[in-house]
Formats: sequence, structure tokens, C-alpha cells
Amino acid sequence: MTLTLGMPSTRPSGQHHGDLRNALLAAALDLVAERGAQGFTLAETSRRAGVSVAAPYKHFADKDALLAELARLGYEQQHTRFAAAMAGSDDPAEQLAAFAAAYVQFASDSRALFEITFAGGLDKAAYPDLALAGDRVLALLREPAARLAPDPDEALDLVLAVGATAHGFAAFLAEGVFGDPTSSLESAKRRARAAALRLVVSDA
Amino acid sequence: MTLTLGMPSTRPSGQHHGDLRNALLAAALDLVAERGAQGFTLAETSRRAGVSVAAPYKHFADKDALLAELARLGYEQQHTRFAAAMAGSDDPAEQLAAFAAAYVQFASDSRALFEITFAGGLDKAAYPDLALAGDRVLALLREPAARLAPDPDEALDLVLAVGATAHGFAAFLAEGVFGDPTSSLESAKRRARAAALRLVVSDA
DNA sequence: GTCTATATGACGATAGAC
DNA sequence: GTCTATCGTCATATAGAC
Repeated sequence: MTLTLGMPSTRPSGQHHGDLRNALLAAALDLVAERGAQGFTLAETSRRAGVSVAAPYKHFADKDALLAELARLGYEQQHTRFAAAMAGSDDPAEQLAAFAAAYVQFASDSRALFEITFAGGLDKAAYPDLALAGDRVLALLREPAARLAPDPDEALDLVLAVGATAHGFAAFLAEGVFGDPTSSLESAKRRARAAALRLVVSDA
Repeated sequence: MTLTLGMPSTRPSGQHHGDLRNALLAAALDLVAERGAQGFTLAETSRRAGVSVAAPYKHFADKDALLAELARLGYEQQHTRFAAAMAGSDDPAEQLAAFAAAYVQFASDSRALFEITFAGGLDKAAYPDLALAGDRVLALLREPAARLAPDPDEALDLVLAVGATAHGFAAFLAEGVFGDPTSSLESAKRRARAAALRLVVSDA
């Protein structure tokens, strides 16, 4: 996989790596993709990055700090992708449906990041940036929801219903409820989009 | 917590416990409730049950076997509770709404079991009974869905949409998206119920 | 900023006595 | 069916050299 998490910045300094921080993040992401969020260890991450187990501590306070940074990047990627998907239409109902489909898509092709953001088991209180980044993703839904429902309470209902439904379909897909993972992605996206529309149009 | 998982059976045999198997299951459940599914260890479970770390191996093949049994019991409890909640009405739409509310309720007051069933990280292929018990829960939705939608494909859509939405709200509640956990349970249940109805009535 | 070396401490699982 | 003892493995984290 080896996703680009930032710009590697043409190794400017140091002795060996130049950009160990990003190398560690990428290695950790690969590790989570292979063994799941609970299989993540700092020691194995170090090995994959080709450094000693002591090296990471110059870049992250501890194991959880690295994981929290990964989760934060996950929320940022989500925000970027969902915003792009929603920009395809001006119809608020269509925007919410596009969000649901994009959510499922993200869970599928960035499974590790998706798992970390939700099943990372991080203490959100200890990492305030995290809750903030997560809220920012959910906030994407507020504008189209407000256009569909003038009443603020009803708008909040829509935000949460669409968000919960999208998350449920994504979780089902990840858990293999649909069966074959490859062919089921499209059907999961279609279903998530349709469910979001149903949640929305009955209020129109 | 110390939920009753079976009948303790008035200690018939053995030296110390009489029913170590159930005592281990109960201790493991408490442990998961405190530290999450990834915080579960067989050693700590043994300590809490007051036995040596070797004792569990006379009752379970290994660590995962104990966890899998707990997950199976979780699905069975879900089935019982959801079936009871759905029995309150003859209207299929109302039954699906009752399922959604009961699902959120279960995630709230049996948080450990809920976490194990979904975030246990178990190899479903290695424990076929597990996938079966999980399918049996989802199957509860099939009858009311079939009554609402004559077409089998549409009925499946309903089953998955209601299931995904219920799961999404439950996950949001567990993750603290709603804020205060105690006061938010009722609002989460109300929202889940309302969303399920909206998913259903637009097809009526 | 990275390494080597080490302290410290879990955990899973098994062997053998009772 | 439970215990004591133990092996092997792996982890987090720190200290000090370079």
C-alpha cells in the first residue's frame, strides 16, 4: 500500500532516513492493514521502517501518540474525499447520498485508516484534536441538512441519520456481511446511497 | 456487572469452583467492560476468577475460544431481546422500528457483549457457529421486511438498511458522538426508531 | 537523530504433580 | 480439575554513546 501521507520532502537532514516520521506513519498504516488496529505495535513498526525500536521516540511521545496522529490524518483524508464527492451536485439530497456512498468507498479502499479512526480505541479526551477532526467530518452534512430541514432539530436528525446509516453500511462491508468483498463494494455503495435518499426525501 | 450467562448449577463437582467455566466467562465479560475487547487477556481473566493461569485450558482450547463463546452468547442474547421487542406489535413497520431501538438499547446496557460481537476481531471462518448466530439475528428482520416489500430484492434492501442504521446509531452512542452517555441513550433510541420508520414508510 | 543495550514486565501455552 | 513452575516470546520505554 504505502500511501502518501504527506510530502517526503527529499530527505533534508539527519543520518539515515531524512523523513523517519512519515516513514513510521506509513509503516504503521501497512501494519494495521495487515493485522488490524489491535495488531499494531511500535516495535514491529520500527522494524518495517528499518530503524531501531528507540528511534520512534524522537518523533512521537509514545505508541498512542503515533496512532492518534494516524487517526487525525484519517479524518482529514475523509474530510477531503467527502467534500469532493459532495461537490458534484447542488441538490442537498443528492449531496447527502453522495456522502454516504463516499463513506462506504473510503472504508473499502482505506480500510486501515477507517479502522483506526473508529476502532482505534484511543482516549479521545487525551487527544482533543481527534474529536475535533471527527466533528469536522460530520459537520460536512450540516449545510445540506439545513437546506432540507428548516427546523434545527430536524436538521440534526438528518445529519445523524445519514451519518449513522453510512457508518452502518461501511461496518457491514468491513465485517463481511455482504459476502464477497470485491463485488459487494458496489452493492454496498448503491444501498447506502439509496438509504440516505429514503431518509431524506420523506422529509422533503 | 457480573451478568448471569447460564445457570451456575449449584457447584456439583470439582475441587474449588464447581462451575469455573461460567465463572471465567463472567470474569472475561467484566474485564472487557472495563478495558475494552483488546484489553482482554486470559491471564487477567484467570486472576479475577481466582484460579491459576493454567486452569482455563481445561475448559477452553485457547484464548480465542473463550472469546468466541462469549460472542456466541452475545448473539443469542441479542436474538432473545430483539425478538421480544418485536413481539410487541403486529405492524411490520413498527416491528422494524422496535428492532432498531432495542439494538441501541442492547449496545448501551450490554456494552461489553456488543463490543465483542462486533469488534472482537475473531476469525469468523474459524468459528462457524459465530457467523451462524449473527445471521440468525439479522434474520429476525426478514419476516417483517417481506411483509412490507413483496419483491425479495426490496425486502433485502430493507433488512440491510434497517440493520445498518441501527448499528450506526449504536456505534455512535458507544463512541460518544451524542455527548453525555446517560441522557443520550433515550435520544439515540428515539432517533434510531424514527430513522427506521422513515426507511420503511417511503416504500409502503 | 539514530544506535546498542538493557530494565521491566506482560502474555500464551505446556509439563507434571496431586 | 486445579496448581506450581517454567519456557519462549514479545512488548514499551529509557540510558547513554556517537
